[in-house]
Amino acid sequence: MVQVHEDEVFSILTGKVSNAINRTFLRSFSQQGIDITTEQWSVMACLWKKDKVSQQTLCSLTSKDKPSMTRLIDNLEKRSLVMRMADKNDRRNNLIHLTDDGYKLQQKATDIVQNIATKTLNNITEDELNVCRVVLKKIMTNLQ
Amino acid sequence: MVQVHEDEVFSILTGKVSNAINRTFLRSFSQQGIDITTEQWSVMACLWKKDKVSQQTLCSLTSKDKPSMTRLIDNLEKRSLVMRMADKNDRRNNLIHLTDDGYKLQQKATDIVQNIATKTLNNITEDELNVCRVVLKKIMTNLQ
DNA sequence: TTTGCACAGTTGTTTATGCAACTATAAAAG
DNA sequence: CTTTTATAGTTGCATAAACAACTGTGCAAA
Repeated sequence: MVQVHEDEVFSILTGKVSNAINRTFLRSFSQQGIDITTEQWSVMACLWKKDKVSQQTLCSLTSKDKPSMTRLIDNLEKRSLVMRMADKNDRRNNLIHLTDDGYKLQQKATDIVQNIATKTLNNITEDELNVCRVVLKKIMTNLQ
Repeated sequence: MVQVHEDEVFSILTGKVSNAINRTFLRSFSQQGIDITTEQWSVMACLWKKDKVSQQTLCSLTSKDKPSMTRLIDNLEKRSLVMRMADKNDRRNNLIHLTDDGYKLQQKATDIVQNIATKTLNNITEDELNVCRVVLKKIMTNLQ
């Protein structure tokens, strides 16, 4: 039986760690003159791999619900990084297209995130990271 | 050099894991008829250890900023779980007192969280958990 | 004593989450 | 062919985070 109190694992639960990473993330992007949030980046990262996908697909990839995705896409559209296009074959779907600005952001954003990763994961061995990967996957499975 | 794409470790960054835990948390409490959020619980957990502390102290303990704490305490006061009391020795401080309802919540809340912990950490060994604890601490240090 | 700085807390704005309720389109069942 | 059901997306409401700008209180140096 795991004891919850004082447990660093439950820093995940309370969001302590991801909030800290979020702050770092926002500041780094802001310092580089890029007006984008962590959540928006996570959607863009999906689109850089493959765009012209539905909002629902992005929901699955990012584990977010539909209302969250609607508003994220709203904000990405405001920043002219993506465009909604109705799917001709099934007009229920919005296919999300990257704009030129959206494409252009990829390299710079990826570099910044890589730097954050390096800083964040300093002094952590590959073995330790692999254990974390396994544990995080198990947690997601346990909660799904 | 850690590769960011597809990396489960970066599920922390995108908040995927803590969002999933948050959803579970909210539902469990709601099912037990308790109207409290994960963040509110994290503050209450501090107060159950020691109350009559300042908001600033709670900020440090939970790694939240002052505006966040102001609103969390607002919401906890709405739910009659805590009360703000001016510190007689230094009237800048609000000492946060647990109410009777606040005290009474402890046992039930702790049981619920223990159940969530058990479910969340199913199939994860104590060794794996310990590695995670070390890694999470290192991450927090790297970001501080 | 007064000025200035430090610290605690609050408020406003933008972005994000969860959930429920809603619209619109498509597909299946009658 | 119409009704039902499923799916995609949107909107409203409460809560929360980050940041900047603000008020109020305490303290120390001038």
